[in-house]
Amino acid sequence: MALFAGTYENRIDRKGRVSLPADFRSELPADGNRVIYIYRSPKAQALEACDRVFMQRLADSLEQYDLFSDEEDDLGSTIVADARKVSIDGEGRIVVPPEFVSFADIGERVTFVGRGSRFQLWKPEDFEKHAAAARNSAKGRTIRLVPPESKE
Amino acid sequence: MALFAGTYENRIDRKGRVSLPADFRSELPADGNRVIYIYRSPKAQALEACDRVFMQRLADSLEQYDLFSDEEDDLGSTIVADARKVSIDGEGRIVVPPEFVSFADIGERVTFVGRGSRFQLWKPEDFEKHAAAARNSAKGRTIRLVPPESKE
DNA sequence: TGACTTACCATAAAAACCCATGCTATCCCA
DNA sequence: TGGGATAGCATGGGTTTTTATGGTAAGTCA
Repeated sequence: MALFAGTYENRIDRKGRVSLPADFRSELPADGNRVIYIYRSPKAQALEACDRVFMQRLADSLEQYDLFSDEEDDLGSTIVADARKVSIDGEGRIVVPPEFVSFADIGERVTFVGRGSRFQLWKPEDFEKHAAAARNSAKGRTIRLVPPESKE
Repeated sequence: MALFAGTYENRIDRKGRVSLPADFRSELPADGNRVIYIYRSPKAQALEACDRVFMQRLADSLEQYDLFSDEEDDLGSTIVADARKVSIDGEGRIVVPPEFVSFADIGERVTFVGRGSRFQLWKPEDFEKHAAAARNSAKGRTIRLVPPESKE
């Protein structure tokens, strides 16, 4: 499964293209399916992206909520409906939809932030602030590790 | 699974390369996946490193928290986002990102500290102090052993 | 035809790769 | 037991390959 980790800053050119960091690119299936899904974060002024597998999982996860319930409707409309399928060109670049760019207040530069099975796109200054705050409130937090996976 | 133990001190060359201690290297999968993840410790002024399996486990562990929750965000932004994928060259060396080097106040020499499924990188003098303090406060502590694993 | 994409090519900088060398701990054999 | 031979390891430097990023040509849809 894809594992996105690390942060990388890249430049958006005048045509709206950005290179996907090579380390993210190498996590995606090499054959054919060179496509990702981008959606606006419901939590922060940033964008999120993932591969097809995760989007499928997200959609499946919404089925925990009753069909036609408010939760299902809210989250489904906000994430799944919002998501755009974006293709990756021969040089490993994507074009971020203009309205998404302005939603995240992104200018010439984007910070790609690996978050495990998905990653985020931030305006660099915004992410710096966010990361500092997060690091601060992570201080003292501990992590209960899940048992090692036996799969794969 | 990888088992890193012991401490080793190595030299960083002018290109930023350090040899991974041979005993650590031999714990990594020989085929292909010759890569490790390095991140800044949320607890100490030191770096931590692990193999892909552990980073995946860490990312999986964060899924105990709901997607878009504060806990998931804080810890994800601090660890997974902070991590850098670092490749191991033919001679068993890695390049430690410069900003990480300065975070840990590392100069020409690094101390590698085995911590089981991960290991740490310290400025030698700092680790000495830390180790002394830890040894002192470990006095009297006990360990509840888990039952021997039956797998593999 | 014109606006807007999508595919293809070029290049500088950075990262990965390859080869070389001295040191050290281990082995081997008298 | 001693000392040379040997293999593994840390370290150094040069060269090739990737990557990010810019531009141009070819398609596409209204």
